[in-house]
Amino acid sequence: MSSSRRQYPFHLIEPKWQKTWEEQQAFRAFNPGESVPEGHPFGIRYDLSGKIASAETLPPKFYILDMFPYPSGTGLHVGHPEGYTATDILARYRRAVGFNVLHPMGWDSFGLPAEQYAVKTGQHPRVTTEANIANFTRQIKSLGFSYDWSRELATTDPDYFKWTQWIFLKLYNSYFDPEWNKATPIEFLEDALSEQPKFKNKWQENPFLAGTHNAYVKMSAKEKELVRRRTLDNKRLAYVSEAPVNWCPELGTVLANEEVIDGKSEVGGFPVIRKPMRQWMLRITAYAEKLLADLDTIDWTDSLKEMQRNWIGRSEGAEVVFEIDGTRIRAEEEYEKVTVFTTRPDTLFGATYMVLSPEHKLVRNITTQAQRQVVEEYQKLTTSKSDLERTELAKEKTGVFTGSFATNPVNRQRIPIWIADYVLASYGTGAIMAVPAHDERDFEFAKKFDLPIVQVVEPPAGKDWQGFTDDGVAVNSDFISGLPTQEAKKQITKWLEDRRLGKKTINYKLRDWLFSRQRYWGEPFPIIWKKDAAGNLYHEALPESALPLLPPSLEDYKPTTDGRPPLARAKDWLNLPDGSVRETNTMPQWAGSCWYYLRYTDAKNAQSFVGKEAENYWMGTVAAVCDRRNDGADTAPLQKITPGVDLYVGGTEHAVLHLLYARFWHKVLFDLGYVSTAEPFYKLVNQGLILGEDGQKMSKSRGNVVNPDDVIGEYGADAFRLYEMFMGPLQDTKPWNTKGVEGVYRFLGRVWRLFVDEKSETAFEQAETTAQSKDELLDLILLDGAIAEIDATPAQLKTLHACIKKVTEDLDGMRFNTAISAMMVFINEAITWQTKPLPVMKTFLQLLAPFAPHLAEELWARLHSTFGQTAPSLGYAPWPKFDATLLVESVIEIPVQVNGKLRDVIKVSVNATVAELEALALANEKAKPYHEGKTIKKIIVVPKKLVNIVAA
RNA sequence: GCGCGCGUGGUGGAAUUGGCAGACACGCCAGACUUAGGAUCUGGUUCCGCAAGGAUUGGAGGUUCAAGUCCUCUCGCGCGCACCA
Repeated sequence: MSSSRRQYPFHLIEPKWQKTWEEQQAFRAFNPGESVPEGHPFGIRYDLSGKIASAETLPPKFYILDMFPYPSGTGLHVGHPEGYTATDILARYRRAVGFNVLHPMGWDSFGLPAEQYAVKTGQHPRVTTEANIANFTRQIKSLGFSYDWSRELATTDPDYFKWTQWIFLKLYNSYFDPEWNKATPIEFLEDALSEQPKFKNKWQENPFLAGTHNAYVKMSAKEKELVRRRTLDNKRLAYVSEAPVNWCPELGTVLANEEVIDGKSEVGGFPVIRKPMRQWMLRITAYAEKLLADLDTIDWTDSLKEMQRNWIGRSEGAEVVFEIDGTRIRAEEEYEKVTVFTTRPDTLFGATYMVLSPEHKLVRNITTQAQRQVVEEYQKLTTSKSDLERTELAKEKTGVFTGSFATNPVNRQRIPIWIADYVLASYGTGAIMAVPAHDERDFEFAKKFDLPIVQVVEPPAGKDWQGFTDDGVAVNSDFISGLPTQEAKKQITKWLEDRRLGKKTINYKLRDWLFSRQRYWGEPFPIIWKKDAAGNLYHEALPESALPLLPPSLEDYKPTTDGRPPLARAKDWLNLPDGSVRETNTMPQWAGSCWYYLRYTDAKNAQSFVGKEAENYWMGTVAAVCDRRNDGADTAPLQKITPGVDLYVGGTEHAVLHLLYARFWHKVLFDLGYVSTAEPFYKLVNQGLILGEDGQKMSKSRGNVVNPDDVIGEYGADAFRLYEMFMGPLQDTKPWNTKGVEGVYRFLGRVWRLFVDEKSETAFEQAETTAQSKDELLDLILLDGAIAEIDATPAQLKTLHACIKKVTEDLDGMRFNTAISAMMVFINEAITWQTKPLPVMKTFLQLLAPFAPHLAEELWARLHSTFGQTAPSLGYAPWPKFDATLLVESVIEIPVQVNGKLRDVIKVSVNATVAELEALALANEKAKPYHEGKTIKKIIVVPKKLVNIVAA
């Protein structure tokens, strides 16, 4: 702690106002149907004091959301308050402008660290989590953010995860209908799979359901029994799959694709291997197209949209069917077939071999006796590799021949079938046609194993055709020869479709979401397992009335090495009286964050995950009437109401995790009619990283971590907030600099001294050394005598209104750093004033209030009381407007250039004509030497901007 | 390798979108007040030059009366994806 003198008594001011705001519930947002307490500042501004609010009487909504934090044991780091300060400034600004602002905070509190701590110490994760939440709450409140704490939520709270489980049941009890192109209650499919459908009239026009029904009724009784459950379970949006998954032995759990980076776990960086396990999956792939297309409807950065597009990985192409030689004995039999996916069907004539992924199910059938041993060895080698090894060793192509051949459908050519691990089982069909001439990987492979390379695309002149992968003109390709690539694709796809040898296909990289974890500290699945008459296990959903399903208490939270979840240890919890058994997996941490923004709109609702009216008001566009304020201000800043969350601010690390998952859940809820919009987050901004003072990423090992508590202790919350915003643009990565904090701290000190009488401050400082109550201490502070109820001079008004204009425009554009510099310019000017007109001083405090709310409130209150006025609530005082006429100069400075070089600056009337400017410039003594004796070719005059004399 | 973004003083960053480059702040220098200054206030501070003047937005070209801003090439940095057929 530095021993330097305090710039102003923030240590008294800040706790005082935080307490006042909390007692007043000053920043509580009101839903339609809620009653606004008598005397609440929001109610006073909108004439709702003591009344019941309604969608008609409330001002337009503005929903400003922060990505809620995981309450870790280490507390807040300086990155958290960066986004929180930005949103808080905007929340306060929007309140002043005239919106009903929803600005909530909560806790993404399920997570691994609390569980790992429990494994080590035996302390229940809930105890750890609650302690961490308490610490985070203290830290966040010490920054004076205007959150509506009445809406606080935690994903670990049973009242919350009850509804997370409820949404899971909705996923479980829905399927994606291909005809209606949306999530649909599974009752429809169940109905179609029954003898006498009850609501056939609702779906008989749906070819998918009608077809399912027609096929079903033709089946035998025994078939029906088998098909019914299997069909339903295979169509659910939440389904069970037995497939190779990402198993992380170190963490003792499986992970989603999105949580594996370069073959290692995103959390901890531990190796991940492929292991076949029975797991719950969510059918996010059904939404691939909507998740992609709807990116065009939202206001996110291009880079973020691009990340999501890449992750979804849409590619258009064709599936082509190849027959395998020697797989029929008699002529009337069908050949065994392999389907490949290609984005370049136009190169089919150049397919000289075929490659299956080592895991492809046909490999066993087609491998010849002679090749069996090498093929099996290769398969073994592949499976033993972790994903990490597989990608690391990918530099050199490997593979083996199966001994079999396929027939190229376009030219009946016999081509060898290989297996190689450069073909992935999980993408496309797990098999490719290899066109070595026009695909880099195939080219490499063909060269290594000496396979034929045939040119079928002619590149533009001057380029080598070998390994040419771009568009060109088809050659050596029979009926498509001579066609440019795009046209050739169309023609050959049509040719294949006509002969049923292939079809146009769209493929996605996106995989279904692996949704179960072998952990303790997560939401238990509301699912039980039963056995049918034949002894086969099947699953069933718990009824909604059984929610929330709480996890059992355990002695030992340790994950297991065999993938059996820790919940399986709780025998009493596990086994139900009727012989059925509970699902023991838990949901991933992402589950709770998929819908928390919805819960905030109606956080205490016990009947429903969110009330319809509340959801519709905050997330919908229904209340799109902007002209509803009674303060007489014009409605220009009130843009059209946006669908969903108006502004969402958080880190970029969630680009393909939380943000993709939440969009998916939201779309399901939208399809099922539970929410009003197709997209949850209309505008999204990623705050940039804050680096250490040394320009490196902050980390304990580097010893460059800045603790917010220390900064607040030394400079105060207002200075901390201001510095976080003054560092640079919100979106940029930027280094921390403690000297910079001192800079904005000095600025706040100058603001203080602009308002406060110097002598009284000396008295205050002396009194501070003796023990007195804090409130009395602050009362020793008197206002500067120069502040008076007098008219402002034109110069003062101009300074003020230039500041209003800049701060307002910069807030609208989220340019906080330049808004602050505009206020610094104002203060640097105002500090020289002999007189300080009261209205000017008040207005400045309104501009400062969103940024440094404690200091602004203190001076605002003091200013009013000194002049015997009652202070209206600063947070709800209408935002000042600038008067453009006050900013107009009568005399302006105009640069005079000769051949584009500045030679002088002249003062002219703002109304100077082009001719006058020209004459003044030509007569200018400083410019003369540069054009005298030369021919003046022309004179560029831009009124109010500059004059440029072009001479040669 | 592919995609996206960014390069401005000693430092963080400004620049109404083509019109006085360097706002604001840090740092540094000088001065005032002071027992003192790590408080405060005043002045200075892109570089070269005593000056006149010249140069200057990673580098090289181009368009334009005029370029940090637009175009082409190039170098460097950051982020994302990465055998996705």
